[in-house]
Amino acid sequence: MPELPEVEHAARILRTAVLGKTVRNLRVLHRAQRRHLPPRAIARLRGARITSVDRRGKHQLLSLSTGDTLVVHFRMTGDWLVDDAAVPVSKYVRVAIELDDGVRVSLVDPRALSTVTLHRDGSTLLPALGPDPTDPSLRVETLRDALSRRRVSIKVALLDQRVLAGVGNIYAAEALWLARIDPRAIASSLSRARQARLLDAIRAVLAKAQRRSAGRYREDGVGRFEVYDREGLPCSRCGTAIRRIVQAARSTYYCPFCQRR
DNA sequence: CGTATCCTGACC
DNA sequence: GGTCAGGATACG
Repeated sequence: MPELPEVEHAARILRTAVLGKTVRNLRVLHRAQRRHLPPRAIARLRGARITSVDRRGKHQLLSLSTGDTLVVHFRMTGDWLVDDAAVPVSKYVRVAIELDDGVRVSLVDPRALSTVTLHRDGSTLLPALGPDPTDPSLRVETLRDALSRRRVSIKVALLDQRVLAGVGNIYAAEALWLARIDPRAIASSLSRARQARLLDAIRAVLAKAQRRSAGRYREDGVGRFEVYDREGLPCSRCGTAIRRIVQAARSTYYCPFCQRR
């Protein structure tokens, strides 16, 4: 499940593959994608030069010489595949972007829930997003403000992209474990100390994932996560069995002993 | 606030 | 052959 670190990594790969090049063609290979990218949009894309690639939250933004912006969201299972436009497209390719130098960047997505949308110059690009937790100028007061207005559980609040942009189900659970906060605690009732600990934990968890994405992390065989997808397995801090609950129709994993309300 | 929807591979 | 997962959005 691509969250902020994986999307950041994907955006770097994309940038390397497409920056400064011109779109020769964009092929839509899945019915669901046609809804977002009608023939009119594809016509607007042809011949456009890609002037920059940026990430905001889990969104990837390709700025085009036409003034339009192509916005990509991987949802659950999206990823980029960079290959040669001359060879047949791989399995699960939903959208293929062919560049003027023969390179092809394909959106691979088995579940086909990814979205690719073209926004005309000046139109609203993205839904309301909170700050990126990786932004060094983000201060804990901003997080405090966002949480103070939410009476949902802290886990559900962290998944709300209007609170922080880019945090998903896995790293929300991992950060709450690191900060020793019960995922069922009400967001607005977190103490200041816990708010600060939580922001630190989110940043630490995302930074570790980013290092892993970049391949600068040596797998130690202990497993990728402390709590996520570890129901029944012992907590690495206290040995208590990790528990799984459902919040807002999503799995939450946590240690019932060392994560307190 | 909770719940259905999109999609399809994985799993029973 | 039925159920489930899950990010974001729409809806009740």
